[in-house]
Amino acid sequence: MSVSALTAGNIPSYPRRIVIAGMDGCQACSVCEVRAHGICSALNDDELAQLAKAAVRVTIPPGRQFIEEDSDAGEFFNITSGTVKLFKSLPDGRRQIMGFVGIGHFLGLAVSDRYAFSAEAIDQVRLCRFSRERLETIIDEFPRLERRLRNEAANELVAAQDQMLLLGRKTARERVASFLYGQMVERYSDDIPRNARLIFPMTRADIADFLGLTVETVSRTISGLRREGLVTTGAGHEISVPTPSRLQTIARGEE
Amino acid sequence: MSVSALTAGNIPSYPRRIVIAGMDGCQACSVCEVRAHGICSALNDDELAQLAKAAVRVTIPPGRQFIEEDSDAGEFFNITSGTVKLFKSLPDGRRQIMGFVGIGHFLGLAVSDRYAFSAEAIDQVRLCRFSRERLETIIDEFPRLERRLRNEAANELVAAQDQMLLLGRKTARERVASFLYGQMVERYSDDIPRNARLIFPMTRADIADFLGLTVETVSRTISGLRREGLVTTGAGHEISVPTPSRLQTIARGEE
DNA sequence: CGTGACCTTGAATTAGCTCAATGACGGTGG
DNA sequence: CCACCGTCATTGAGCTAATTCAAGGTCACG
Repeated sequence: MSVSALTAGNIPSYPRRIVIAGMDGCQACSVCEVRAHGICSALNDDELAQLAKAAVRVTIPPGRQFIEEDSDAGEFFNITSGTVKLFKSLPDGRRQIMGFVGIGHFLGLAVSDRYAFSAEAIDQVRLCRFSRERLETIIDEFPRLERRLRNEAANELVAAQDQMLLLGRKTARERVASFLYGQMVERYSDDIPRNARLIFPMTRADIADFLGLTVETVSRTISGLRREGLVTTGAGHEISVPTPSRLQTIARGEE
Repeated sequence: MSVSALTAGNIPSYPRRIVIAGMDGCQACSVCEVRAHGICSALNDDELAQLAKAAVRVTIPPGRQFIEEDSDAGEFFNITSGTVKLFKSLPDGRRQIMGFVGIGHFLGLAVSDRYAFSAEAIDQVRLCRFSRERLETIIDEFPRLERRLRNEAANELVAAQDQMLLLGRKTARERVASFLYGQMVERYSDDIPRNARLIFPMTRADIADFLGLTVETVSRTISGLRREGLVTTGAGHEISVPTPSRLQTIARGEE
């Protein structure tokens, strides 16, 4: 399935012409939820107006794959709401999730002329779609945008290297603790309160594919942490963490 | 151990003042082995002269660690010869090698204000050292350099994601095949000849730490490939591959 | 209230690890 | 020149963390 097929069609509830109309005069961008996040925050209002002309807003339903690994990388994306999983697959179906990305995330850095990963919406996702060609032109005009993208790429590289350490050398317990702690950092950033509460959009299978484990091992490991009083689980995908620092200690491989 | 201590001293055979003198007038850069590679190839001769003023050439003996994870990232590096291993460690000594990098590679992308990894010379390494501050100034002046760095970062991200798939989902056999095939691509780039011969600068322990395995498993796996006739091993760290395509098939997880 | 997707738990299996012994190689000093 | 030593690589034997296979349980939704 090609990306153009995915993005050009199959969005009956949000016809393209109306979306484009909505972007006129930069209204959509200047009042956008991610105005202060992501690449947009590197631009002033005038520059943003340029960017807006190249953007098309689309909505992706849960479970829909909208980037196929190895297909032509003709478009970049900027997520404005929802959560997306990025993954690679082996021919026999084994899957590795490279990351879960949400609001403000720019999609299309790990790209030559073909996408290096597939992308699928976990919950309902809204995003801005850019033609790669047009965006590159805009980038040429605004060096600040270029620098911003380099910074984004640097951050992603740091995250990728942390994940390599996790996948190559951490135990199941350390992996799950790392994941939970990482999600808390995303949610609360700087310092995480005691009894921090998280609600995950992703399934156990997704977590397993992110951590290089099986569903069963993830489930057993979380149960283990629960028995030790390190986490409490609630309805849906809710997990609370009484003492985040203990989780962090485990995540770091210090015990 | 701080980076400045490592880079400022301990290079008795190559005193700094002479090195700096050698860079005058861009001579050193314009005739440099990596002139056509890495970030330097993004610049014309005049621009390169600017860069040269900020560069200090240093030589690192085998086994010397010259970047310490989490120390202040005050300097960037550009490798002109030799091979460097980049790695992260856990408190108990478990180690994950993020990659082996050689000629033309720019070191310092996966960085916030502290290094995200440690770096150690495998064989004798020569590199250009830049003050981070000065290099950032130069980058501001030359947008082509900025774009080049983003491309470098994008390529590293793609490689990191391939490695995540390897570490999270591939078998030992697939990992070793991937490594050998990857080394062949580095050596021969496009199409790899039959009976391609490789000489590795790194030990089995390094390969193990790169692939998320133990030394013993790497050794046994290579022995297994030898018994199957997929590789032949020679003296030193030499390995030949009669049919690279078969190795590639295994690396991709297709059998 | 039936169905399907997801989660949990148990039992048995196994890929890769740990521990241990031996061998190959290269440098060093007598 | 060769005996010694340390580092690195290989191989074997047994172990274990995580997987596979299997069985229920929970929950949302039509």
